[in-house]
Amino acid sequence: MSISGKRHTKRGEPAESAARAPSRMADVARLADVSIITVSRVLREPARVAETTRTRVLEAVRTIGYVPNLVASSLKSRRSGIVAAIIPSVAHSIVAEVIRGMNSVLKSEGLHLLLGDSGFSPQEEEELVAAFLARRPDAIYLTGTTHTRNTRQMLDAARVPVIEAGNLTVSPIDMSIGYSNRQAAYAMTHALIGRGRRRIGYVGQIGRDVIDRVQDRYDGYRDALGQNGIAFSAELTAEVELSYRGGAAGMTALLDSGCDVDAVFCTSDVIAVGVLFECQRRGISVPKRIAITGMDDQEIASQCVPALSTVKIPRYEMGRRAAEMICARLAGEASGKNSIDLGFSLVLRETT
Amino acid sequence: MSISGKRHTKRGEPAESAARAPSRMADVARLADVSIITVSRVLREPARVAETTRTRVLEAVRTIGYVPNLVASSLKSRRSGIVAAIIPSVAHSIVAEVIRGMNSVLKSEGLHLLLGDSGFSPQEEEELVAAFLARRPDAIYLTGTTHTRNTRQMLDAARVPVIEAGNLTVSPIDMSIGYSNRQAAYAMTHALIGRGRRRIGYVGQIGRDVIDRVQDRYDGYRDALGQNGIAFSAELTAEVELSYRGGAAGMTALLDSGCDVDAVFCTSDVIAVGVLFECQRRGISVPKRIAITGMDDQEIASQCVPALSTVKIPRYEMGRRAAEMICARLAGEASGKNSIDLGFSLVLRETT
DNA sequence: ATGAAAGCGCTAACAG
DNA sequence: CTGTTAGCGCTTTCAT
Repeated sequence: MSISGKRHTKRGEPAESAARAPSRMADVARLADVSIITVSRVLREPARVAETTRTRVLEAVRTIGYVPNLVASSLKSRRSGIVAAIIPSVAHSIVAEVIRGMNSVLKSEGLHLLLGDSGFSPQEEEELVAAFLARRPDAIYLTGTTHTRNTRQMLDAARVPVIEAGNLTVSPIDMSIGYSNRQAAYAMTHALIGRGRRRIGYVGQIGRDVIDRVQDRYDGYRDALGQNGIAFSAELTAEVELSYRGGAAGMTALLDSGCDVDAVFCTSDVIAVGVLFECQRRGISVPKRIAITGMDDQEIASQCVPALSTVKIPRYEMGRRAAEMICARLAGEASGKNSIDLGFSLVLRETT
Repeated sequence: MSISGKRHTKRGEPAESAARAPSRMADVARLADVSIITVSRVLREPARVAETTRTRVLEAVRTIGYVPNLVASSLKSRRSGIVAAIIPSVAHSIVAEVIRGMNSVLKSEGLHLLLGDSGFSPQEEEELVAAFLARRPDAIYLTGTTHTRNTRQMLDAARVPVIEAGNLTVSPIDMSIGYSNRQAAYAMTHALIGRGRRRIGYVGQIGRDVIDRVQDRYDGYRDALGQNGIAFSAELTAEVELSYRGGAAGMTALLDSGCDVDAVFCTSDVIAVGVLFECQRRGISVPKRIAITGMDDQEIASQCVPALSTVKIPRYEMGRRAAEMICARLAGEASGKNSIDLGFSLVLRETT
């Protein structure tokens, strides 16, 4: 009944310090005392396996932390599980520039980007990490620094190069690249104060509780108020969808609350332009009566009327350098924990 | 010297009508009368192979139309060549809704999206198709109907399900889904005429010569003019980058040409909003003096001030249904040539 | 309901 | 410079 399973090749002994190869079905099979094919069945057609066996196998899978190898699966089954989509352009998304930056580097290395959208949810991110890990990617790019415990665990176990991008962190999983969202928000709010604004509203994206970047921007806003002796007022804050509509809704909320705002700090350009549109609809003069600031410096910021003051973040650069770090790692160079602070810069235009 | 190479499995005889499996290195090796590993080397480290051999192998590769199998390569070399990127959102890109729509379906099937950006270039698209084919995708999603001869050839040879999305075509490679860009542009221009506009400018994206959708929109615009007895004037047209800046530049060009425009038909919302911004900068009243129309109905169209008249295209739906067609095909259903016309609708708002 | 054997198409390791 | 051998980790096919 037992599996003879010994690797034919000379993988390091278990005790060796060398990077262990990921576990295989054979490992699971041995632990569960079944044959390899049974493990395969449990994973693909659980109904065909007796309940007791199934439970035992599933437990073994969990103990080992087994992640199926879809590459092997694809080879044999002739199904890669991949749909290749070729699109004309990813322009005008906040993440578009990052993707372009990454591709500019990856292309020359023959690497391809498998893209997953977590919808700002760490839970969703965890599922994507699990799914992607099965394809044995050469590296993983994660947005931000907020991840579930499981995500970190899987990533550690997989021993795959990981880069967290978009924010700074003192405890990176592996590599990281970004800028200080807190300082950026602080600087922008501070600039508003410097121009004489005192009743500064905050219109930010929903999800402060789960997303590091959003929380940091909020903290930066409050830091600036606090350090300038301006009282914080919950009435002056609104949490909204990340959209033009969201910005408009936020502005409406601030206005309806009756608090006499003279500026609105927004956590993104899209929200800020939404705020601007709402002001235009109401005939509120910008920046005379209300100043507005965004973050990201997307193209619209420089084009809208009046042009939006915002924080410029080198997104293309972020993608490019993230990819470079990945490539360097894959090439065996630079194995140290690499963290890069890209910085940011204030772009003061007409809305302030 | 010759290769014993006979497949151990019972693939259909060459003459059989069943779908042939893709060619392997062994096929190339046999034709070039070398060993398999030599083929492998020619492809990966050409320098290590004698020039004459190399030439012979390369020729065999070409004759056969061999596309390497990166899945097998990945399994052996333990390098998948894939970088998995997990991002918080692909919102606000023109293609974002399509991607979201596709993912909503693919997710439940355990399928993943490999994304490539062709930058509106059929040449680039060809290279991406070649690269992606090597990963043996279960299906390929292409934007538009303009493709190089080579692209079609590779796709035919690969016998992979292909869906062309975004425009209608009478000669699809395989499946297709979209709407009539020409009719949409015609309808919008016609609506402008119906509201009394006569000096209707055209501000469109560069690339009419290579991109079906752009050409079709231009044709639709001219159709409408022609059928209403309005003379076409090249002075009234501008080809610009697909950006807010591009729209502004286009408006500037029309104004500078001295032709007295009273409306501007734009081939995208982004361009249209750019035009609107330029009007605002110049104090030109919209729609009083100049009417503006866009295409796509992106979020900004309903939010900008005044709200933009545009053509609504069901992009999420397009992605969702494209993915459904792919899944149906993979499940063995619906093997016929499937073409869907999603239609479009005019959304007349304040800029007209 | 479970297992054994075979091999997907390629590349690493080692000849020669 | 070229070839032989031995698998990568799975799933297919055929048994039991």
